Amino acid sequence: MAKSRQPTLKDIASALKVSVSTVSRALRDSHEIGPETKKRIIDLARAMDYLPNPLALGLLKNKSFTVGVVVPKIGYYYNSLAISGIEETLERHGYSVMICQSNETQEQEVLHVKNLVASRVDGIIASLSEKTNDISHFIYAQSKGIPVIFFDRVPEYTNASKIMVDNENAALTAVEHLIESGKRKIAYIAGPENLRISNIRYEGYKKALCKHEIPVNKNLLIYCEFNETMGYDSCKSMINRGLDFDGIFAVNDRTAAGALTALRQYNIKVPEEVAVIGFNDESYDIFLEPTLSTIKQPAFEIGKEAAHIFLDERNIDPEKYEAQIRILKTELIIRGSTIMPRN
Amino acid sequence: MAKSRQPTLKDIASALKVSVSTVSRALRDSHEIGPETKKRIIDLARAMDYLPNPLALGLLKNKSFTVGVVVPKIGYYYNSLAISGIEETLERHGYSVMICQSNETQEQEVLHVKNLVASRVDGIIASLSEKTNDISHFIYAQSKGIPVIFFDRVPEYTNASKIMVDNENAALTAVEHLIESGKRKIAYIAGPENLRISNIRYEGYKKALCKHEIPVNKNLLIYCEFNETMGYDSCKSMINRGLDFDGIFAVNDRTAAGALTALRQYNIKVPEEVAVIGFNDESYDIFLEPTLSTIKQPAFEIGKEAAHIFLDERNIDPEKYEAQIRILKTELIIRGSTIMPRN
DNA sequence: AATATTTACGCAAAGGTTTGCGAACGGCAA
DNA sequence: TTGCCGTTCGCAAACCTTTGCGTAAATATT
Repeated sequence: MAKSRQPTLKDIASALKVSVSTVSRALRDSHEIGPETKKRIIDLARAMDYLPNPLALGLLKNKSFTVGVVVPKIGYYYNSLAISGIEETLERHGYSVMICQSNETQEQEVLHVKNLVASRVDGIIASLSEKTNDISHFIYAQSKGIPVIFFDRVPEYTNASKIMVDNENAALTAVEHLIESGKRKIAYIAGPENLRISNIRYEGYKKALCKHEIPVNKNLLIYCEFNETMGYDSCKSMINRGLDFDGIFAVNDRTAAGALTALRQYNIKVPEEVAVIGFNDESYDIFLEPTLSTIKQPAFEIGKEAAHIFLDERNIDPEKYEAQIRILKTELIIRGSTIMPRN
Repeated sequence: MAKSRQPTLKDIASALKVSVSTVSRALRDSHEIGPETKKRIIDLARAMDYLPNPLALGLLKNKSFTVGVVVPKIGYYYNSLAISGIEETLERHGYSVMICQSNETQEQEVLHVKNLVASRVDGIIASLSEKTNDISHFIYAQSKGIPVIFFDRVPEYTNASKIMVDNENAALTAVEHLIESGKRKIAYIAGPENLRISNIRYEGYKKALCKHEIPVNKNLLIYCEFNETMGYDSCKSMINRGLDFDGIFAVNDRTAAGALTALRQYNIKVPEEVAVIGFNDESYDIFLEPTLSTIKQPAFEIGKEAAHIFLDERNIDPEKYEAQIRILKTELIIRGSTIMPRN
């Protein structure tokens, strides 16, 4: 660890007996510097392995060239894909990305947003925690002039840009797929009752039933907290309560996977007796037995779009700010849990 | 988006007709400031919602209060857990964390490390990409005075601290578990041939066989690239080549999951005919059929330890620097893929 | 009463960079 | 020769904060 202070403009300047400003301009390839001087400066800078100090630049420009990303958990495959999309786009434009996890709690989300504001991030891209019912921390960030963009789990708040999939339609597609597979008693294992996305998908669920003239049965709506065994527990209790169902639409793949385990335990054939479809296209869906049908969200693209919205909004006049809403398409992925094996 | 410039010390100072230094000292609770003045300053600062500018501070102290974390993919459950551990520890000490993905390529890893150096991070915590065979970019970071700590996938390089599990012993434990379940023809589905961790686990594999006086059969060592279907493809080809095996030790759970799928497709009973054990304790292991036995790494703790090593090393004299090596314990998790159902 | 100490604050530099402005110099046309 | 312009560079301010040092007034000490 040969600790050697990073070279600065001043170091180059004094070595070459020119002024700091000349060095700065030369490295920015200004026309104001003679070609001869410029070359000497550039060569030495390269030799000394000069790197501009972003802190100094940030201080000067009042920017940090950093954007904060707040997600419930980076462990969710969906989030990790979205983050990849955000990073790829933003790094191309010289931004660094600071990732924070709310761990599905409002307290941590608030804490992180405040930290990001204190860190002078140039923007915040966020997906709400499961528990978040108040977004004043984001409004606070906006009040400090920091653009806030929501993706996936977005609030109702209209004064911030959002990007997501058409959850209602996606749910409709999923449920319709079950119906078209001949199922009519379809249960919906939802997430927590206050999670907006959970309820929006319920709307799609109802629309699908309605479209095919199937009455909505409130008993088939199951709320549950997000945790490891939610899908398993919910499904098990449905079976134990003697609920009559032949299809399950789960709010996400993790829930669906748990349901598959429960069904298997009770020797209920999937998809013959009960078909199952999830949401998110998790990486392990293809390893499940049977493989899990699902709705694939273009998570990577959502991340990219969110980043682009930030890039758009970063320099605009707050006067003429208008929140954007972008909706991306989902894709129905049909696998073993809904398709009947040929015979 | 009411854009209002963030208040500075100067704003407070001029509002109160005191000097900037007085404000600074008051907010740092210096004894040099009279209690009366101090109160007025603190009150106004709170009212104006003053937040110190970390860029200015960083410039002054020549620190960024940021550490970079470089991992192959945040989508790997193991990595996401380790990151959580790192974040939790570092945030408590006032550091922000900048996460980068190498996506298992050396080029991106190099790029990110250079960016982190340019960003003046105070430290780098990294797990190598699958393809990395040259770590000069990390040595470069060290040469700039940035401490580098490796975790999980560590290089042979001895001049940097490392933290990992005892992979050899863990592999030995896993394989021994298969042997004790009555298996003797155990295949090892390894990762890429140049991945160090892959080979170290092979050593453990051999030791286990040796310990139980089972000859090592080179045909049962299968190398494969890391990708979605590696486990599936490898296992399938093993079956097709008529390889005689009754146990599989896979380098990770993803590979093991693929193997399970292949075995199921060929109607080979798990664990009766072939027992399978993986590595990592991925979140979906419990959803597999049968549930997957595995080695659990204390990923969160590894992250925490890595962060602590950074905290230790951040201010030490480069002269008396000595790389640390910490080894954490793994845990054997026995599930359906190795345990015989009672009968 | 004269001196020493303490208290409470301000000045200014430092950290690295960009940039408006001024200045020196050469060359050119009138 | 004078005036003008273009080229090439330096000066200094600005961004925000911390901190060593200086200083004035107030208090304490002899």
